[in-house]
Amino acid sequence: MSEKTGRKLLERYNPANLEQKWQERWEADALYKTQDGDERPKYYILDFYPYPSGDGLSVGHCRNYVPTDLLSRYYRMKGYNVLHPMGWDAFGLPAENAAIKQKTNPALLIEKFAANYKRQMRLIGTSYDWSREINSSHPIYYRWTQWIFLQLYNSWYDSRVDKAQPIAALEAELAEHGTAKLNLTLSEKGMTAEEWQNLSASQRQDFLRQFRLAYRGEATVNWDPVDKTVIANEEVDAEGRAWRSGALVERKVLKQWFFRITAYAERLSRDLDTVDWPASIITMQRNWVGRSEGAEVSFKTEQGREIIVFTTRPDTLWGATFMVLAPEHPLVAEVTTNEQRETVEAYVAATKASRAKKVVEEEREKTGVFTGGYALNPVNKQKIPIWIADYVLMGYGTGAIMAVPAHDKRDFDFALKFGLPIIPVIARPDDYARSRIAPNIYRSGLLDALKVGGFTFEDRDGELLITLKGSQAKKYASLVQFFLKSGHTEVVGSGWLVIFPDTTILFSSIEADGFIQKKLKTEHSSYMSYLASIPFYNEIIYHAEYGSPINSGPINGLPGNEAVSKTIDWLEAQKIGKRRLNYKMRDWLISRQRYWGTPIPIVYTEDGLENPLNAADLPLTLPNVESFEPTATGESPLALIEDWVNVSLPDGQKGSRETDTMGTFACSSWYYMRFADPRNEQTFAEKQKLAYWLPVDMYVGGAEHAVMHLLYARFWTKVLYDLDFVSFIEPFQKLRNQGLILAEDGRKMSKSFGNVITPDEMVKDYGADALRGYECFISDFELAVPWSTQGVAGIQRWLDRVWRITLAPEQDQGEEIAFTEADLIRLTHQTIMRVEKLILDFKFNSMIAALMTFTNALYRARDAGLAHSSAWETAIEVLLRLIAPVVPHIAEEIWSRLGKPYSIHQQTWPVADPALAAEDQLEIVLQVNGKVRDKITVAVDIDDLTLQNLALDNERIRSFIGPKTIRKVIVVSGKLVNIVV
RNA sequence: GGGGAUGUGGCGAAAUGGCAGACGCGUAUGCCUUAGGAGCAUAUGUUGCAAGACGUGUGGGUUCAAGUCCCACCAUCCCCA
Repeated sequence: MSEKTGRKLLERYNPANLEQKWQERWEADALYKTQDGDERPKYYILDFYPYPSGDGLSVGHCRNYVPTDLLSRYYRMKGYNVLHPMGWDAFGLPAENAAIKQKTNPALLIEKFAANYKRQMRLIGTSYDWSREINSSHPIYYRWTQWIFLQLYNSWYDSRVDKAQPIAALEAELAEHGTAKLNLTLSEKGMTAEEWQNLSASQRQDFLRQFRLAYRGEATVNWDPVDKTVIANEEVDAEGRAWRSGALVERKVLKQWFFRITAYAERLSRDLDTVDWPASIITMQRNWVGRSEGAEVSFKTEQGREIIVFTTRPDTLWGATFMVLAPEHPLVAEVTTNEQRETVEAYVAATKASRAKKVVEEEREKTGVFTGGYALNPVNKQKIPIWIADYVLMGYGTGAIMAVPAHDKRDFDFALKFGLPIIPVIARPDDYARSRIAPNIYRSGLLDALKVGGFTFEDRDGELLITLKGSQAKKYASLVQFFLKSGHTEVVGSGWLVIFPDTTILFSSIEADGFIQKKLKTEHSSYMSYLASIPFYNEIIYHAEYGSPINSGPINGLPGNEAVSKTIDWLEAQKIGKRRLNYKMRDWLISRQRYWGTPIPIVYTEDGLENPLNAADLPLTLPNVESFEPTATGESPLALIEDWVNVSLPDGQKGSRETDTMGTFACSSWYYMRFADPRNEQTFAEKQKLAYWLPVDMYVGGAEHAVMHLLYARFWTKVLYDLDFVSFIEPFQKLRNQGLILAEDGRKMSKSFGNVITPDEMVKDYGADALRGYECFISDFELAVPWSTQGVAGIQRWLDRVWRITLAPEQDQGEEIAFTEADLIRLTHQTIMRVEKLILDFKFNSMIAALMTFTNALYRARDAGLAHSSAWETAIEVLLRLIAPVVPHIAEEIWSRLGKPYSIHQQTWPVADPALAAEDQLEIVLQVNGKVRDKITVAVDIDDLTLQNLALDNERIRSFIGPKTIRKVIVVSGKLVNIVV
């Protein structure tokens, strides 16, 4: 069948020989070195910089690096000046722990690990500009991490102008006006200019702490009393035991450094509108920031002391039937009566002990005790009891809450348990209500009356279960009351009233609740707890939805979606509350009690003051040690290195350094800026270079960093913007997340499972190009997928076919086939368009599929005798340019063997001619009732009417229509005709 | 508990509301051969001799037309607590 042409047989495609050869050549020619600022448009494409671990890269990591490399090569061919750098997130726990174990210095380990990563990245043919390589653990880098820390320390957020300002400006303002102009919240303490001037240096420092963007505050940490160390949340199991020692973990309050990211909450949320990111990541960031509008409301104790509570549901204020303070709240002792004092003190002590355990809040039985004291609900002057309970945390909000048991689940459970009144104040949006009438308490005739009245009910041996609308409650009540002999019934869920034979009482206030109970004579301590004992009412006595307020005086009947905001307006007008935005997000805790991190450039003097280092004295380097041990106190190992810790300041004072280091999220919050100017020793990056390269055009990495890293980096960008160091407000224009690659067994790739596949073994067996091709082809870029080494072999097979059809097309001639030169030209141009669109859409798997389809078509063209026609030469050249970004080595080798000029990677991307890509014929689908019955081929310019007639005349179509009447004909131009019968 | 995803052949998957399964893996049969982890050809969702019928996690809905849009549910994965 196949006819040998007699040509010399082509040598086989052997990636091992050619890949290394070209890599060396490219390296020698510095093909990928990026020049700053020329006339070309720039494109900055960045991978999340990796943490180099001792295990090296797996094929999973390459899922990230291959597509970004492909894009870099594509944009270079498109004529862009491309910045595609790589560096190392080199500080952090894993290296530190490994160093402790091996009794060495983590710097040495990191050096080794990073070198291995770099070797592997070169092995797979990435085109990073290594002259810009950075390492976050080198002093030349972390000097600027420290410098940014100082910028934060010396700044505060001025909400009046919505930007960071020098702290010195705030000090000047305090000296002149005090806090009068600062727009403080109710719970923040203000002061006059005079008071400020009379403060001591350390008092001033304490006061400024609540403004600085970097500040030292208190945080509760997990303390392992056996290992004597602070441990991370992940290292505490569900029973509150330390993962390593098994000891019960204690909660300890330590002084820690924070960044005031909460000041930027609004902008972090708002500016998400300006970036092109996956919608899911944007949602996750917004949820994390958790913006909501709420109010601070001032309650007064009997003693006249103010208790400020924050609530996101001021519309439920009228339903606040008690208050709860955190056991640690400073007013606890004062409001507690003498009778209750012993109980309260015992509870406070017990809480302290149990908070050491980490128990999921929801699962725990509610506990709490009454203080004996009362407060006044400011909106209805109701006297409400003050309780303490451990479900209110001092560190959260103001440490006090108003409890609205009817519409907050925790308050509801608490009120039921302790018999506190529960008064509904928000109508159910669905107006659904229920009523149960016990047997033998009504006269005959009720059933008929209910039917006539249009009520739905179920009769269970005389017990009547009625469902109705709250708006019908009054009508229902008068109807039922007439037939009621004894006892009572009620409308529950909406409408809320109690029906006795002689009267009807609205369930609308604490007084009403008391009155109803008196009439009921049950043992229940509140009417709601009686209702809760009736199963028929179970699911409707409580709801937390937004809705129209009821039993709420001036705000009754407001529409549900306006209730919160209108209530706040009302509170402000009454001067009992103040609008405040609330964010779920907390400040960013940066301190780590670790050696291997960026030292915090602060010295404490004996007078208790914090002294920031001068920028000129940076970097503050880590002491070089041969090895080190964790301390017995939970402090950083740095604390033991006395000649590092103890310093003399220029003014002669003795001081000691902060021994905590910064968590690694600090390093990664600005590294993308450093790549613009990685060797600069005068500044973190030159302004013009930043202006040219930033923001990052395309940022690619795993979705596991969706929240923290991206939020922190955005925060630093905004601070540096406010301080006029950078000119962009968002660091990452486009973001894409790659999916996880699992092992072939479907589990996570992990050393402990022994199922890790490395690029090294893939390159050895199949070549870097086959590996790269399969990384793209494996699945949709964003989906998790198991690895398949057989799939790599499939790509190698394709490359082999490319090799043979381009270098020796006649070698294995097949059977003759119909395929014209016009077909080949059309497909060539269509392929350019498809491949380019698929690259830009991140559909790399479909891009490879399109290239395979094109390759297969070349074989058919060859069999049709088109080899070496002029369309053929163009097609081959186009194919090589299109595959060059994804399989750079084989593309270069074939390009060179065909005698074309070095290098293919410096050629331009092919340009498609839409006219040549256009089809001249179309296939039209003919349907009857939406089912495909035939297909016809027509000219492209056919009009709809002709198309319709062709369909109606079609024999197969007619046989499916049969004798039935045609009801409708749908013609979709150039696509299909659907005949409805 | 909160949040984010994803469910389509034996497997990875593709499909601006318009032919479900492109492309590849695997499998089967055959060819070729210097017997090999090479290459080539054909087939490959289920069912049926066929025409056809059925088929995109489940159940509803919108539409001439739904993998795609809407509602409810189920399962799996990831992140945070």
